[in-house]
Amino acid sequence: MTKKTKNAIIEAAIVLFNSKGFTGTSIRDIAQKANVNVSNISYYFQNKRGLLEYCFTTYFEEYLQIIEESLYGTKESAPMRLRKVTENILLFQCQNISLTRVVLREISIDSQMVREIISTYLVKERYYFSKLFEEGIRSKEFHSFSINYMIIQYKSLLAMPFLNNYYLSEVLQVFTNESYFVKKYTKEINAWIDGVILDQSKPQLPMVIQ
Amino acid sequence: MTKKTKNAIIEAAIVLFNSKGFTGTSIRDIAQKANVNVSNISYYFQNKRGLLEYCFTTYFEEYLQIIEESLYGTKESAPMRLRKVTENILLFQCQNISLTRVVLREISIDSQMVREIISTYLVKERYYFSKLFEEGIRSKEFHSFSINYMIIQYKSLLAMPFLNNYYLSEVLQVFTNESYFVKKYTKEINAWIDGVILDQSKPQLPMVIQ
Amino acid sequence: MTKKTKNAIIEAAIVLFNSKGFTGTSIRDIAQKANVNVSNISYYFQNKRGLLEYCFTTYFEEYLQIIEESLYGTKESAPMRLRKVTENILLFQCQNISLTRVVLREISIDSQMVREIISTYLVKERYYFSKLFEEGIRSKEFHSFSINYMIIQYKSLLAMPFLNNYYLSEVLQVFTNESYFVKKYTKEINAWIDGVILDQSKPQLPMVIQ
Amino acid sequence: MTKKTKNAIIEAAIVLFNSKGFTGTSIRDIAQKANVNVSNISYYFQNKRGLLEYCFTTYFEEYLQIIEESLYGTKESAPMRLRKVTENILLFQCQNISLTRVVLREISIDSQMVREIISTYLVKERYYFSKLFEEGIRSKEFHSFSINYMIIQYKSLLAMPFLNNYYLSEVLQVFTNESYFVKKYTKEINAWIDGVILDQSKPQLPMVIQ
DNA sequence: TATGAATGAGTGTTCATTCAT
DNA sequence: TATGAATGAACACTCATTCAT
Repeated sequence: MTKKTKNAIIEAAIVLFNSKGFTGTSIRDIAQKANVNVSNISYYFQNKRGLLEYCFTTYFEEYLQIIEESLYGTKESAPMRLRKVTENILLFQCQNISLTRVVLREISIDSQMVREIISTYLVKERYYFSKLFEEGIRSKEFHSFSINYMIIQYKSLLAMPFLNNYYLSEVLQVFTNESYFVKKYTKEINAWIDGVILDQSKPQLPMVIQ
Repeated sequence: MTKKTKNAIIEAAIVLFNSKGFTGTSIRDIAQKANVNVSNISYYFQNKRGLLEYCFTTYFEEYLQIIEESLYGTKESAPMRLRKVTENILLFQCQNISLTRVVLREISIDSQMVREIISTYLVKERYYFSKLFEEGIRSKEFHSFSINYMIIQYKSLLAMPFLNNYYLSEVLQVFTNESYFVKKYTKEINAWIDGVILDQSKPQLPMVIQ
Repeated sequence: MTKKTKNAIIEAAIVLFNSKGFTGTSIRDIAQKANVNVSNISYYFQNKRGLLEYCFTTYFEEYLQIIEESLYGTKESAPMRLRKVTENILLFQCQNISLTRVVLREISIDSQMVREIISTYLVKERYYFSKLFEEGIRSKEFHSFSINYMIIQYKSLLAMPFLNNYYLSEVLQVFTNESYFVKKYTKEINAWIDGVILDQSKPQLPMVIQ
Repeated sequence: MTKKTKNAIIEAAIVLFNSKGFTGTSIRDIAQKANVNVSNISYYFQNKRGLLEYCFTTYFEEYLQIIEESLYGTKESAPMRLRKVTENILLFQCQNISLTRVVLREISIDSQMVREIISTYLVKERYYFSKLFEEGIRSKEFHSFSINYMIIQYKSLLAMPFLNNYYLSEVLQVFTNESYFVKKYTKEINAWIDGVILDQSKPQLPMVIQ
C-alpha cells in the first residue's frame, strides 16, 4: 500500500550511486541504508540494473517534461525561452542533485545497458534543443553557428556544476545545494547566451550579468 | 629490463577503466587484455588502487606541464595565452582520449581515494588558471567576472567533449578522435572567450568564429 | 470449490519436476507455469516437499492398484498374469509419462525424504512380484532363478524406456508417447519372459516375438 | 604440481552428485567435503557446470575405451564378445559406482546442458553396439530382432543395478559394491543373452546360468 | 480461497590479494 | 621478473517460506 519499502530503496540507491558510482555500490549497501531486506530489491526492481533503469526513467521523464513545458508553454522569443528553460533545468537539477549526478556520470560509461535505457530520451532532448536554436537562428536573434556545437556547449554548461561538484565545493568553495546557486549560475549561463549565442548587432535584451 | 609487461598493463587498464569504469573493471580483465599474469599487477603497482594512482599521476604531471609551458613560455597577452593553453590542452586530451575520460569521470566520484591522489594537482591547476584570469582582468582585457565561475565554465567546456563522448558520437555525430576536431573545437571555445570573457568594448583581437 | 488452482499446480509441478528435476525446480517456476500465486503451493501442499509427496502418493496408489487388479482379478496361469501385468503397467506409465519419469528418477536419489515417502510402496510392490514369481517357479512354468534378480531385471525392463527417454528419442528414434509403443514394447518384454523366465523344456505358450 | 586440490574436488563432487543429485548439491557442500576453498572450483573447472562436464567426460572416455577394447581386441564370435564387453562394463561401473550413478541419473534430465556434453558419446556407443548386434544377426548366431530394441534392453540391464541401487540394497538386499556382484550379475545378463538374443536352434555355447 | 509484501538463509560466482616458486 | 595455486570476503541474485490481509 504505502510503498514505503520501495521508496526507501530508491532513495538509498540514489545517494549511494551518487557517491560511489553504480558498479561501486552493492545491493547490500543499498538494502542496509534503506533498512530493508536485500531481497526486496529483486522483488521491486527485478535486479540491480532494474533499479538503475528506474532512476534513469524517473529522471528523464521529469526532465523532458520540464523542457517541453518551458519551451511550449509560452509564445515568447527564442532567447527568452532559452533563458527560461535554462533556469528551470538548473532548478530541477538542484532539487535532485544526487539523481542528476548519477545520471550524468553513468551516461559517460560506455555501457550497452545504459545506452539501451537512455538513447531515446537523449534523442528527444536533442530534438527540443535543436528546434529552439533553429528558431533563434531563423529569426536572426542567434548567431548562425553550428547547432551541434551550440548544444554541446549548452549541455556542458548545464552539467558541469553537477558532474564536478567535488571540484566546485573543495577547490572553488561553490556549493550547488545552496539556494542562491541557481540564481547565480543562471546568470552565468545567461552571460554565455548573451556573449556567444545572441547576435549582438541588434540587441533585444539588456545584459543580465551580475 | 623491457617494461613490456608494465606498459601492457597500463594500456589495458586505461582502455578498460574508460569503457567500464574503475570499479566496473576487475584486475583479471586487465591482466587478460594485457595478456599477462594477474599477479604482475600487484607486482608493479602494489594493488588495483596503485594502478589508478599511476594513471592519475601520469595524466596530471603532463597536463600541468602543458599548462605551465603554454602560460609561461611566452610573454604574450592574457587572451593570447588563454587561446594557446586551450589549444594545447585540447590537443593533449585528444591524444589521450581514454585516459582523459578515465580521469574526468573518476574525479566525479566522491571517493576518498581519488581525492587523496588528485587534490594537490587540482589546486595547482586552479592556481594557474586563476592567475591567468586575474592578469586578464587587471589589464582590462577580460570582463571582471567572478574568477571562480570563469574557471567553472572554462573547465566545463574543456571537459565536455570527453565526458559525453557517447552523446557526441551517437547523437551529434561529432567524433573526438578525428584529426580536425581539435581545430574545430578550439574555435568554439575561442568564440566563448571572445563573447564572454573578453571585454569587447575595446577589442584587441579579430573574431575567429568560423 | 473447484480444485482448479490445485490441479494447475500439480500439473505444472509434474512437468517441471520431469524436465528439471525436483531440486532443479523452484516453487516460483511452478507457480508461474500454473499461473497462480506462489503462496498457494504452501496453502495446498504445506511446502515443496508436500507437493512431491502428493505426486509420489498419487502415482503409487494407482500403480499398485493396477498390479493388484492384474494379478488377482483372474485365475490365469503365472505366465499369463505376468504378461497381463506387464502390459497394464506399461499402459499406465505411458499414460503418465512425466509423472512416471519423475518418480523413477527421484527414487534414485539417496534422499531420506524420498525414502520415507516411498519405502512402504516399494515393499508392497516387491511382495506382489515375488509372490507371482514364486507361483511360476512352484508350478514349474518359470525357471527357478533367484527371484531377487528376476525382479531386478523385470523392473529394469519396465523402467528403462521412461528413464532414458532422451536416449530413445534422440539416438534410437523411438518415442514412448506414440500409441503403438506399448504394444511394441510389451512384445519385447514378452520375448524376455519367454526366453529367460519361462522354462522352455515344456513350452505352454507360442512365441510372440514380432 | 600434485593436483591435490583438484582431485579432492572431483572426488567430493562425485560422491555428493551421487547422493544428492547435481542441482541438489551446492558448490559449498563440495568445497567443504573436499576441505578446500570454494573459489578453487571456479579456478579449476570454470563453474559448477564445468565440474559436471569433467565428470561426464572422464566417465565416457574410459567407458568407450573399454567397449572398444572389448570388441576389437579379439577375433572372437559375436556372442563371446557380447559376454566380454558386458563383463568389462559391469566391472568398470562397479569400480566407479558413484560416478556411474551420477552419469546415468543426470542423463535422464531433459537438460540442454547435459545433452550438449554427452550426445556425441552416446552416438559412438550406439555405433559400437549396433555393429556388434548386426554381426551376430548376419552370422545367424543372434535372433534377427530389432537392433534398437536389443540395445534398449541391453542398456537397461546394464544400468539398472546402479540406477536403483537403493532399491537393490534396501528391498532386495543386493549390494553392488560387493566383490561377487559383478560375477553374479554377469551371469544374469548372460542368461538374458542366451534366452533372448541367441538363436538357440543351433546352440554354439553351453548355457551359463548358475 | 487467494494475494502481495517481506524475510533470512542460501545459491553460484567473482573479487582483490597473497604466497611459494 | 613472472607464474599458478589458493584464499576469504564479497558479489548479485534466488530460494522456500511466512504472514497479514
